[in-house]
Amino acid sequence: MFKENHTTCKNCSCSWSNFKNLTDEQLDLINTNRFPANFKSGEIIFKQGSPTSNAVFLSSGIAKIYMEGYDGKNIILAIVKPGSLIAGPGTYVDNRHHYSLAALTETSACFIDMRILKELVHENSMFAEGYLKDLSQKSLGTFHKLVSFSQKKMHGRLAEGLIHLADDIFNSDKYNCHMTRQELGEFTGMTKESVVRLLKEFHDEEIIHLNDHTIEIINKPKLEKIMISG
Amino acid sequence: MFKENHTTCKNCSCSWSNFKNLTDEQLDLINTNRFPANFKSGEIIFKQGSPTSNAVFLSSGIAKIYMEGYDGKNIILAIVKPGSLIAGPGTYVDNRHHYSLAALTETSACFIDMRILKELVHENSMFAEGYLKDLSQKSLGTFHKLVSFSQKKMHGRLAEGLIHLADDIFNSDKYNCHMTRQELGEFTGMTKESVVRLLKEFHDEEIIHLNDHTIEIINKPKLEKIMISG
DNA sequence: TAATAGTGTTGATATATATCAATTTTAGTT
DNA sequence: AACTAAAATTGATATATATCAACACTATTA
Repeated sequence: MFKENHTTCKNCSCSWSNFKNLTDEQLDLINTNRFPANFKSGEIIFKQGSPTSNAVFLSSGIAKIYMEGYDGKNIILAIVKPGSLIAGPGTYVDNRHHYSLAALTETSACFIDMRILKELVHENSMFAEGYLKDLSQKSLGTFHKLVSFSQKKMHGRLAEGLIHLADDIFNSDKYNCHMTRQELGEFTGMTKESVVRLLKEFHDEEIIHLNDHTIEIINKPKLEKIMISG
Repeated sequence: MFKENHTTCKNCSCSWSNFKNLTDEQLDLINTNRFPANFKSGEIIFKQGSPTSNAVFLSSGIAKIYMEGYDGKNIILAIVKPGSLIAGPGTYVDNRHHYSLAALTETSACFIDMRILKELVHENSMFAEGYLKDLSQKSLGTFHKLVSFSQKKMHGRLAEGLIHLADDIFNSDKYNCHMTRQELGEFTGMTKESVVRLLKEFHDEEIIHLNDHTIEIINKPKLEKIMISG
């Protein structure tokens, strides 16, 4: 089912902040070399191990970036929202994706030839700097996650995850996270059973409201306290 | 005790691979704007939270990059060897270091004004690309660590750490790691007591030889097996 | 409509690992 | 050489969290 999502990159309301550093011609170059595609919930957009021939620009929907770990266990590195350009760091290392990207909702994305982006990095130093900025930002996010995973207990990690989704992804204290308990576990570093038990605990203590995949934070100060101390 | 380590960057035998992308004048610019300094084992080179006014080039010695986590618990992100440029990702985000750097042995380093490096990123697109490459590589390392920390058990993590030190840092199966048990724990995500017990276990099973801070891997296939399965 | 597979839930149990406390060893300092 | 402080070691115990197993609930498909 092919669906045209927007005619040009220029009009795309949710364009990557770094695209602002491009000239009109440069943006045009991307515009003529992009391949839009639509994905249904659950579909894989690109797969760990595959060549990084294209970067993916997410124009609508929510997706998960995840690594396939040992014996089938995944770890969700990040949830991405529209306006993100996902160009795996493997691009500049071994031309392989080191993580997979999959849609959590109906999603529309554009594939952009990585060679074009690399060319633009060479031609436009502001764009290169923006790219560095983007990569740095993501890098810091991973550091944070590493500390959180290795030093916080489940309660703290779940609280942190829920707050992060509210503040940085959905911009609301009530949101449909579009993740199964299993995925919430992969996101916060615990088993699905533990997610169920903790969510129930938070619910019983009136910190959150639960309705299937919809989470509403009703006592944020308390949740923040758990995030910090736990 | 000031000690002159080498007269110019050009002659510095262990220069950062990305410096090769600079012209002679550009390298000169760095050369005239660097501040060499020497550190004793244990001394902090820069501190988490401080401004990223300078990047640090490690010209000799071994150092640790570590994050200060919750209630005084650290996590060692990486061990760095001569030839590395350490410019925290905070440089392009909030101008703050998000981790600390401390010497594990006598160390000589050069401080390089970050403004110069940023300028060079603008002037020289090959340098910018090299910078992106470096950052990407480090990013992948962190991803790997995240998976390892969240999915492997202690045995596997310790085995992985020991092999990484042998293969990527010291280039020998026998090395002085210059880390206390506490630090080895911060490096592999466990307590110092666990490090002691596991090292003894590996020793008893004749996988490694131990002599204070010197570790010799004597049964690498077995250690690799533990790294993969554990 | 039945059937199957995925998801959520609950409770019982196992286990990896941290914590605590005590002791020994090592290294650095007066 | 004596003294201190830090590091290493060891054993006993606590605890967080995973694992396992059973069952309920959707939701899709045959």
